Amino acid sequence: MTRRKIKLKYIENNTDRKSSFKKRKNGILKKVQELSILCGVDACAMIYSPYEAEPFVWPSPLETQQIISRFQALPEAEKTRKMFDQVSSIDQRIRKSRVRIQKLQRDNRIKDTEILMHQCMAGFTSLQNVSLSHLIEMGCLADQKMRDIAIRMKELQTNGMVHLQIEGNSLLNFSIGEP
Amino acid sequence: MTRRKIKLKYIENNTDRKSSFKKRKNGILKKVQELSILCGVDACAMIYSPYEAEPFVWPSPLETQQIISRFQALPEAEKTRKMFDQVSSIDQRIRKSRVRIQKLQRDNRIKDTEILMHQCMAGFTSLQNVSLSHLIEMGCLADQKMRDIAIRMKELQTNGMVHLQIEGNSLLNFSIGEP
DNA sequence: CATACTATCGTTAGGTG
DNA sequence: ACACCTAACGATAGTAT
Repeated sequence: MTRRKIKLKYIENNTDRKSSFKKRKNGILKKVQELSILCGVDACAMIYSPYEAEPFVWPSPLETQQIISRFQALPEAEKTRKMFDQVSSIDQRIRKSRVRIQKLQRDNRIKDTEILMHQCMAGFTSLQNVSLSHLIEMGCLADQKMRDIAIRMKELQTNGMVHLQIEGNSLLNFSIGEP
Repeated sequence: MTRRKIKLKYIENNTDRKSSFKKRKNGILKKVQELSILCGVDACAMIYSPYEAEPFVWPSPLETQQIISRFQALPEAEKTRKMFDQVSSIDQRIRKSRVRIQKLQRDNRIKDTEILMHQCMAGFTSLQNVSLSHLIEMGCLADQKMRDIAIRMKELQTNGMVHLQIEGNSLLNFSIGEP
């Protein structure tokens, strides 16, 4: 057969790029879910791509939002900067504005919480928990790969793996976006 | 050799679980970076695990924050719900509180922007752009896998792939956290 | 406990209908 | 365009040091 190894370089061909994106998106999703189960970490995934009309959120939009909010509430910039400080002289202005930033982040967290409260009160139910199984049964998911994912999630639900612990102080987060 | 296929189940043994976490974390990171290059999407990754003292943020804390903020600014809940609506009768209260949620999200976005402005003004420079190459050269990264990642990032920089376009309206985001 | 190794498994590029 | 297939590649569980 022809050579299959590819160069790590932007795929110029539109069809090939979209095809690769869809395959790899599903691959990463699966690995994120595996990691959350194998290593007992909370996990959420959001996919909102130029190639698909609907965003894909796992395990649910609400839990995803909560995990992001938790991450933003962390003083992560400060912690990351420790490593930075070891080899580089840091701009002193960071320290000067840190107090101001923390105040803003505090305000922000209150707003996040308020949004979450409203979503809860609105009965915003998880896409997966409420209707994904129906979608599977009704054969509404035309795409084979979407069905694979849906079935995997159903398995997670059956195993009681879907409901996450959202307390705690550590997380692993990946983001990908496109203009 | 012994059987190598594993069951998708929480790894009870602490050593094995940590080992698996580190390997898989690096695997997912690599895949996220590959996806960003191959498919031309913006990408960021945050890792903050119970197994490592320092969080790991790529390509930079600031850009990561910007991508998250962009995601939060999207009316994604509304878009996700479209699919949901197709097969399930939606709780009417969602509609009633949507206007309120949007107002809160608007307020929130302003706060996010303010935080970013302050970080910019503080000259908060990218970890990778400023010091990662120095770290590599100085041999400061003791962990082999961290070196692998650092070297990969250096390659991305060299290829001019690191500076992201932060405009636009779509993204792919993964999060994993642990209590 | 970290690192290196490698057999095996899982992912996916390229191809077909 | 998409869904499916499979050879080939890449990731990683288990092992050794």
